Amino acid sequence: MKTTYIEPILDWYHANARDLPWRAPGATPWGVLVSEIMLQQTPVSRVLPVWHAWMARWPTPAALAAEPSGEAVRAWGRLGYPRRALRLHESARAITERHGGEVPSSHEDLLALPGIGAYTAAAVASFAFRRRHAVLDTNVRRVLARLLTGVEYPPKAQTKAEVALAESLLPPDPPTAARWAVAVMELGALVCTARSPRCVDCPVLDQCAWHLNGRPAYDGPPRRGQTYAGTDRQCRGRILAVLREAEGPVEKPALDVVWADPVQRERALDTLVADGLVDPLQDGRYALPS
DNA sequence: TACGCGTGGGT
DNA sequence: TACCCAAGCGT
Repeated sequence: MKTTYIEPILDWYHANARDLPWRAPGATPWGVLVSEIMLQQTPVSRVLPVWHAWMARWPTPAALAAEPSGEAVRAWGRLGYPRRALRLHESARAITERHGGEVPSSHEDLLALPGIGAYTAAAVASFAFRRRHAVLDTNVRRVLARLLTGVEYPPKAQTKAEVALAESLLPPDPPTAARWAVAVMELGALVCTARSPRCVDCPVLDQCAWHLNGRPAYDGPPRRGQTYAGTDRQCRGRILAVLREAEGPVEKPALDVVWADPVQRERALDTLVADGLVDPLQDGRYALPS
């Protein structure tokens, strides 16, 4: 069976791709890597301004590696999941020390860096170095679930079958495989969205198994709903926000005022310290890590 | 394998 | 209004 959806999706991408700075001709592998870390679980619109500021301040891994980790946490701003900033800083130091300051191009070397898993390693190898990898993120998983499997959503946890399917679809030629990877991801981000998909704009609607099935509703276990209010995560976020916005070290009472429950507050502070996001100074004050 | 980990915009 | 969810990773 000859596949007829590769070409339409490549053509659709050529005509509809967003003009994102990490896709610009002058974008460096470092810029691609920074974007991928920031985009983990965070929308493009919120990443854009932080990415620009970050790249202006730290245009190379060595530039970031020369700074204290706390500066990375501060510059991370309100992107969320600030441990990513810490790991990106660690990666910058590893790249500077182990790779001569150049972002490695192989999936294996990328995977060895902190904060880089299977998806991000494949994405950087593909987007920055035009290597041939299955780039399987939440967008691509959803597109393949609909187009080929005929269901509205993929399973909660990624399966080996999904990986095998994605790899089987890769065009043999690496540059074309790289174009395919970014194109199918973009289709998921702009058209084949989680809610209210824009099927009228889909270049492969006539081949979509889910559409041909009559777009049956998702039939499976409830998809996780994450509560946030009142959690340790919210408490950690408030504590760290105080430190980000402070010029220097702060007294303990300045942290205490952000959360009423002292037990939860102390627990959150302890885990922030354990994570390396907060530095307890000898004089009793607290600061972003140096 | 399932869970913890931030934040804010869309529906 | 309350969810839902957004280019995941590490444990």
